[in-house]
Amino acid sequence: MVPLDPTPDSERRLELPMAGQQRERADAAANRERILCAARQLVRENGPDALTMQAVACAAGVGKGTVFRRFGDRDGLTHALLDDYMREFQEAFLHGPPPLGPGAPPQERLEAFVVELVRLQADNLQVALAAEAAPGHAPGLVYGPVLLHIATLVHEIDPTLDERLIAGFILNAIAPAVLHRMTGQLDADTPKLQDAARSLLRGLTRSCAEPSTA
Amino acid sequence: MVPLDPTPDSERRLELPMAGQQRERADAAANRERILCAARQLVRENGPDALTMQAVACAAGVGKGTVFRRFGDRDGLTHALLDDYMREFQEAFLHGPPPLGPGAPPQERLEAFVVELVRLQADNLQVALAAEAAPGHAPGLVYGPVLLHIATLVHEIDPTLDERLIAGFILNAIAPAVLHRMTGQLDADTPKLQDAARSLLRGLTRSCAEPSTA
DNA sequence: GCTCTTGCGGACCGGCGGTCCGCTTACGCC
DNA sequence: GGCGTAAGCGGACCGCCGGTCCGCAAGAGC
Repeated sequence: MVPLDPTPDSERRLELPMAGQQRERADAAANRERILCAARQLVRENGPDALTMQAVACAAGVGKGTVFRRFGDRDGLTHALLDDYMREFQEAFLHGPPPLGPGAPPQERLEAFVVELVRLQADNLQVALAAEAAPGHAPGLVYGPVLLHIATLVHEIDPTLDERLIAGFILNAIAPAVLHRMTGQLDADTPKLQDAARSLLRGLTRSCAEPSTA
Repeated sequence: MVPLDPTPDSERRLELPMAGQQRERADAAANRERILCAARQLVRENGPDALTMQAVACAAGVGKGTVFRRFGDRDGLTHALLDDYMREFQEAFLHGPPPLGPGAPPQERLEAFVVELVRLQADNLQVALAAEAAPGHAPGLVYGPVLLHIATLVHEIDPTLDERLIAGFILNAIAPAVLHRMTGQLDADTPKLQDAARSLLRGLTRSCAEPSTA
């Protein structure tokens, strides 16, 4: 229906998750960016509860309807925020260098993975909390690949385990809300959190392939 | 006002957290019970989102204000619900027979504790989910003793660990939302969940005090 | 039975997520 | 460059929720 303009490939933005999605108007794209930026700043400075559609719209200098049209609903917005800082992490553990990426033994990969995820979530705590509060955050959207990756590594480490359940336990043990409580109420900083997560994993990673115990 | 006659004083409920709190009027106590019962049924049948103060009041046949006066706010109500099914569990792991109660080695106690907590939360999933969704559910109210207990056991098992962080990880690994996803999206039943939790703990419990590995 | 205190109920409030529709504006064509 | 059109925009609007408040009813003590 609309004349398909080949869109000079100089701007091959990574904005085509959907297949038949046609070009976004320039002002629309600009508004999307402004909204995302405003939302990020808002939640970073005032916590997840401040992530109100109204407040975001106001901070971005657009109307409320615009926010909803760009992101569908509140969950869509938080998901976009989450995606933003998770993307490079996904790239790293899927295709990056070891020990995070392929090439290292699964025990080391799992440990590197968890330690890095703790750091990532601790660094983006407020945004992570907001994303976690979204109701439909579990399924295949962002945590899907993460969960699958953990499960795969667990299976490589010990095929007798129910890797999907174990993966779920591990991922949720270091959920943003948990890290938040620990940094808030206890004197835990990121290295301590990482150490504790390592300790918890050690038993699992040691369950085979380590000849001697301390 | 209603034919509902609750047991007179044969049940000495432990309702004296405040010092100078004087007796509750009979109709007030009856309403408290009706509200609790209605809320429990509501959340069991329709999920945590159905736990609306309005809906609870309506289902209990009282006014909205009454619900608020009895329980303060939404968190107070969910907390009361949580308390209800956690009380006997607390009694069991604090003063009951081993391996849950005192008398068994800490490895066995921790395992028994986690396995039982998984069962308890799986059996009361909807209520547990509702309680978890309450914002201020973390601190010393109900999960405080639970957290402390886990931390104590962890410390006994391996004093070199940061027991508070490890305890937080363990408790949150088996959070209601996690169990909910696993029972919903995977084919996990309670025994499988318990087995998986056991597997995760095994590494920790084996970290000392076990001379030979299988 | 009288009084006083406690409890009750639902109208009310502010704010939220989400929808809708008339106006504006960028885009592609000529 | 001008124009028609469709995409985009904004904020009024809706229903619902948590929480408050105050006039009224009904137990409790005498």
